[in-house]
Amino acid sequence: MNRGNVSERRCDPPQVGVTSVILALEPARGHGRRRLWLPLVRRVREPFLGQWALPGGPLRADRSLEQSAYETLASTTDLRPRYLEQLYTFGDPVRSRGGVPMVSVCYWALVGQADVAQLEPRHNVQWFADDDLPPLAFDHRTIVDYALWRLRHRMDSPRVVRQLVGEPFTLRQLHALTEAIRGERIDVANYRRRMLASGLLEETGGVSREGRQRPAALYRFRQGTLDDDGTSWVPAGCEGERLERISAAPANAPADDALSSLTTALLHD
Amino acid sequence: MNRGNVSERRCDPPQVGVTSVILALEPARGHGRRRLWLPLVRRVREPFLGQWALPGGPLRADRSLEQSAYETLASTTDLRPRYLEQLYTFGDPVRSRGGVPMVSVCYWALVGQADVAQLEPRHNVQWFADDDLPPLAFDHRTIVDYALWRLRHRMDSPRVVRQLVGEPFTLRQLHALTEAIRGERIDVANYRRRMLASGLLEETGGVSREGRQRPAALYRFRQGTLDDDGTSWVPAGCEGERLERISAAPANAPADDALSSLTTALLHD
DNA sequence: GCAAAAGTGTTAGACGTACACCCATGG
DNA sequence: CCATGGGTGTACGTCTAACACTTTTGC
Repeated sequence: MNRGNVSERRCDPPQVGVTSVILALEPARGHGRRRLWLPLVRRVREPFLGQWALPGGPLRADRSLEQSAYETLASTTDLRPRYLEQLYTFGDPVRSRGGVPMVSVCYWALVGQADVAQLEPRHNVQWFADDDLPPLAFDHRTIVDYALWRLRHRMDSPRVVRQLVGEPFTLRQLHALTEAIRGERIDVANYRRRMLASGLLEETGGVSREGRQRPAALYRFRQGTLDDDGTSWVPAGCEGERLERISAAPANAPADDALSSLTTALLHD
Repeated sequence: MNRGNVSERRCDPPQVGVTSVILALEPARGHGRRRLWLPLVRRVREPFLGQWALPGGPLRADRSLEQSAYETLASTTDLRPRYLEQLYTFGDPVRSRGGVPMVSVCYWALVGQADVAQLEPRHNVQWFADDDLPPLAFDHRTIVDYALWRLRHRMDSPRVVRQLVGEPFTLRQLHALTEAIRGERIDVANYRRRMLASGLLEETGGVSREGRQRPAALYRFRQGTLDDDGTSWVPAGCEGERLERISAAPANAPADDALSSLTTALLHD
């Protein structure tokens, strides 16, 4: 395909792929602690035939990295996340043992509880809890570990929590989710006060009647409060897209023609 | 990167390159504020012939991304930084207008004042202050902006400051550097107390006699206090390399008291 | 009424900030 | 002896962890 070459395969120029880690909050079952969940796809070809792997695919030359990640995700898992962010790029030669060198640009996506609930069960796609993963193909376990590490250590919670919780929510749900992410106990009373004082939430007016105790007020995140707060960044040229993550960045180029189709696709969902 | 051949068709599979942003503290000149500095190389071929650009080159199939970044850096600028970290991967098709699609994995490097001072002036390489950059080739301005943004917003200072300051240092130097990074005034007295209380510094015993006032004590960072503290992360398989950043952070780092105290120590005021 | 969760109050300490102050030195 | 930066003291506001407490519901 690219320039007839007599050299070995491992000296070919590296191929580029896009891989995604999709995270969600495990649906509530009874009253146990809720964990983090992620979907894996079963491989249908060699190598690692039959093993579980992260959704991914090759990078198309006419697509941005983010577009490729989004499209690959949608086609393999039917998920259309509103939050997508570049994680890390893996390119060590040892990851493709003997094969063509492969550089994988990895993204992570966050989806809310509601979106997960609406999913049709799909052949060759299955969800696993973060502490109960099967053996993964390639170095995908490393990638998952990094996504979880980043979720817990480097990410600023409000933005992430917002994506994972799904609206509307009770303060207790938000609290449980934050505990799941942080992996530690958080005083409910103080958490409630902090969140309310932050000004990020607004009451929907509704109440949640579950169980036999006092109903809890429902909240949502206020529009715009998480935009342009300096915690996120997007390369110039991507501003046209309306994934939630995208905030401000050095604003210049408006939506490029090449991007407009995706732009509308993302907008109407 | 920058080996793109403009005559190729834009539907070829994307090429992969590695690009680096090298940051250092501008040498003291008189008593003005010190700024951040970075080296640029003048392009010797089309496109953007004669313009300034970031050092970079193609990814070799038998090298890891980090190795490639390091080697490219060393060969173009003679710098051998002890700190190298992946920044972001740029892959938008519009970045190579008309040329072959190019994916650039960007790294940043931090070098101490001493290392900069030892450099031989080199043809086609020149240092520029962060607030006085010339027009850059490709989208390299975006990359530099991101590096600076990340330096100021997302990076935990201690590790970064350590690389940039060079040892030994006076508390005032450390203070000046932190102000340069943060871009705002920081109370010297409180800064001093926080740094000393953090337990990350140790006195060398020496003093610095510059100017006509009381000599300042010299410090260095204590060994090990910044290792494996959960703030950094390295993909498995890279642990063998000897760059400073590389510690060994399999994703299960427990409590990091030393780190959090230091992070707050450096970040606030 | 009772259990369970929603929601409120209160306190003690940790920590950041501002700024006044003393100390050591070279000129 | 004084200008300059090195280095210390201190008082005050803010944030937060800890936990006791009241309220509202279903059964």
